[in-house]
Amino acid sequence: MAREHTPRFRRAPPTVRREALIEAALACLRKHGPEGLSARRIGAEAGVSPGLINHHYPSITALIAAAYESLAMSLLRSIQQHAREPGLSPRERLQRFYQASFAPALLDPGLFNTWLVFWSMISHDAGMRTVHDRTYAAYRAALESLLGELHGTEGVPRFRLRPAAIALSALLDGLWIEASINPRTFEPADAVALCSDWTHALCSGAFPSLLVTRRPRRRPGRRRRSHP
Amino acid sequence: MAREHTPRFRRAPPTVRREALIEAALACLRKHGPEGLSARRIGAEAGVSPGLINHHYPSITALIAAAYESLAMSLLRSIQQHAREPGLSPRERLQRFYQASFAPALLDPGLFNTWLVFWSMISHDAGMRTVHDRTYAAYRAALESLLGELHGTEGVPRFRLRPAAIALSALLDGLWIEASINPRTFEPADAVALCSDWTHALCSGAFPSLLVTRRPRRRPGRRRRSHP
DNA sequence: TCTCTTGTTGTACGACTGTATAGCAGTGCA
DNA sequence: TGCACTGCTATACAGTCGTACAACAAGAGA
Repeated sequence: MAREHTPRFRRAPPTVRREALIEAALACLRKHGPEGLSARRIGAEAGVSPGLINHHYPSITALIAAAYESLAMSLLRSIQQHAREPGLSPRERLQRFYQASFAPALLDPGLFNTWLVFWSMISHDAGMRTVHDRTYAAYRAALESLLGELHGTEGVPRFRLRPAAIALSALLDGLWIEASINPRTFEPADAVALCSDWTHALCSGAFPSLLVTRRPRRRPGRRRRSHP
Repeated sequence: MAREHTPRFRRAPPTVRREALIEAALACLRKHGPEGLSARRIGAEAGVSPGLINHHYPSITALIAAAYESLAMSLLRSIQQHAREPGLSPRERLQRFYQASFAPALLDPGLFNTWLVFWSMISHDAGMRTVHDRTYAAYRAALESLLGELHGTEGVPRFRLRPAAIALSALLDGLWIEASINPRTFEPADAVALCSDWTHALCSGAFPSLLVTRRPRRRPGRRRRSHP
């Protein structure tokens, strides 16, 4: 009888394997939370020996940082996709952004636990901090872009984009967190309504500190900051 | 020579010791984050053997739950104290609440890391979940109380307290988190200004879904809920 | 078909974890 | 002063963890 030699493992090019390890790490964090942060568990999830992680990444932390960046960017792209639909007004686009932010997939408790692991590593690890700064900036930029479109709308006063995006992202984050911790506090639709209200208030000029004070036309010099 | 026998340990009544263990646990979480969640480390912080924790608490988790409740209530009381000052208008009281929420003591990164540990335990431990639900309800109740005072103010439209408090707590939480993770994103004063803006918009009736639709006077029966 | 590269495994290491348990010792009461 | 209660310590246990390293073997190129 011919001996069918089933290979004990399959080789993969580094790029592919690294991607697979990222996916396994995310699955582990989603399923087990902080307990999922383990070379052995991630290796088992990927169907691979624990030592392989240190072969492709300098440390477990580096793998988690890569997973953080991957997940954050992927989620942002996914949410943005819903808002990019053509033929929508700026306010409708924002509305779609809110709806996508509170879709069932985003309210998975496992996702929240994953995020908690990321956050808790930021203060100890420089790589995680870098990823946070980069992804948060990207998130804020996406919001600034959507909010910036409002400036073309009739009747909307000029407002400062950056603090507006900071406030909106805080509101979104805060609602997302409580909805993730305790889904019974309010419905996803309530969260969307509260965000819509925020948009309405912004367009009504009801946020005084965000309004741009019109500068006199005779002094075109740049004087954005009062201190030298 | 008289042998001065220095005692190897000091006895304490259970109540006192439990309180001391809670303080030690909080100090550990503040200093070491998730790594501080260790019987040996907490014991060392309290100047006590690790086994003593299991003598006074059924498990480490129970101690952490007690510490969670203690810290949450203590912080809430501390913030409320600033808002309770007599002779202030409802809006000024809210303003004080905001200022206290972004005071240096509240923006300590160690405090944020402590909170992350609490949050990450909620989904696995029933005791932690109970404490979260109770403390979050207390926090929301405090906000509802402050917001409720606005109803007596001239020119302020009636609004629904509960969703208003949910939105405000989300905004506060979101701003607190980003300020804790990266203090360079914005100044504490900016956060206070963004919250004040929110108050202004609320008082201006700029949050449509929060406004109470006036019911007809001829039907005074209680019909708060549409379902039996 | 053989060889070589290198992706991968398995194990070993030291350090850490929570908790159970046996016995020591501080301290109030008689 | 001495006893008794019990708060407390110290140790042991069976796990966990990340990483290093030597040896193995898959699979492509010759």
